[in-house]
Amino acid sequence: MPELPEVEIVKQSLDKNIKFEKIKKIVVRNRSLRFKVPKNFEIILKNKTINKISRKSKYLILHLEDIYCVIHLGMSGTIHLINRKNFNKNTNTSFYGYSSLPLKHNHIEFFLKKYRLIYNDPRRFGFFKIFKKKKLLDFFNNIGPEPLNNKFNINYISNYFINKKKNIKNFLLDQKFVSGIGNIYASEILFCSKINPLKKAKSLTKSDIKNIKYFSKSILNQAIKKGGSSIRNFKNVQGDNGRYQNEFKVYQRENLNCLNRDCYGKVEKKVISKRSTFFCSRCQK
DNA sequence: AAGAGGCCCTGATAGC
DNA sequence: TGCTATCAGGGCCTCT
Repeated sequence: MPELPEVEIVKQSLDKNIKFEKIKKIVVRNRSLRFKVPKNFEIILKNKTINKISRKSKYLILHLEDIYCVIHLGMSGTIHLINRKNFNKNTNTSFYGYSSLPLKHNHIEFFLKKYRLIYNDPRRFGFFKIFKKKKLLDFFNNIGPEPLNNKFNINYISNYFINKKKNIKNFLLDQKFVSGIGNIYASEILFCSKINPLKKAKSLTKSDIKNIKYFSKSILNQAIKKGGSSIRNFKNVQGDNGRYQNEFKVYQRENLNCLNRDCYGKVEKKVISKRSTFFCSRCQK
């Protein structure tokens, strides 16, 4: 589910609702996430204040005084914020403004003053990791720039692609090259850039690279404005869907008409490195 | 070193 | 209705 825009939506709501709250109690119901949640997780976090919430590519970072809690939502992770007053009265309706707390897979729960923050993740590909400052910096030094950062510029991209035989679709998904794009936005970016997903990185022209840079930024920004994309189970912390899925030009539009004016082609679906890829072979060369 | 592929996991859906 | 197979938005690890 969650690519950069969806994680940004979560970050914004957390920032609005739980900044400066203290973690009073933590319950971990299932430690088997992508990485094992350590035994001392609860002890380390208890009584820490959430001084700041930030995001780096697809990672959420809770700034807790001297330590940092990095959260990745994997494929199916969602974070739910529930007003504790309402939770006690009624756990299961939209009546109090919260529509959809799942019944299963609520693995981690933070009890704050006003809210309960609940981490739900059916597939358990997500994780929670605790870092000290030094290790946090090391962790993020190992991933590429995010598309919205100025470091993701023409020079960076062209230099990176010299002699690279891998196709461009796989590079957009490669978090060491650029971090934050996932399978949905990769297809959308390549369609707008008019580049065939199978084109080798080293054979991209200057203008291809300009387009990749431009559309990576603009599509992600548009998606953020629309509250992210909800395909299967992305919800914001209030349990509402995003709206960018209505703007998809190719993703999940197999056999439908290409939306480019004057193109009478159909959107095709092809599995590239085990991931579905959607494109128009007439427009994308 | 770069690139390809396996694997972790559950749930929704399609086909029989 | 109920079984099985396939697929899903990620990324780490291993092997060549």
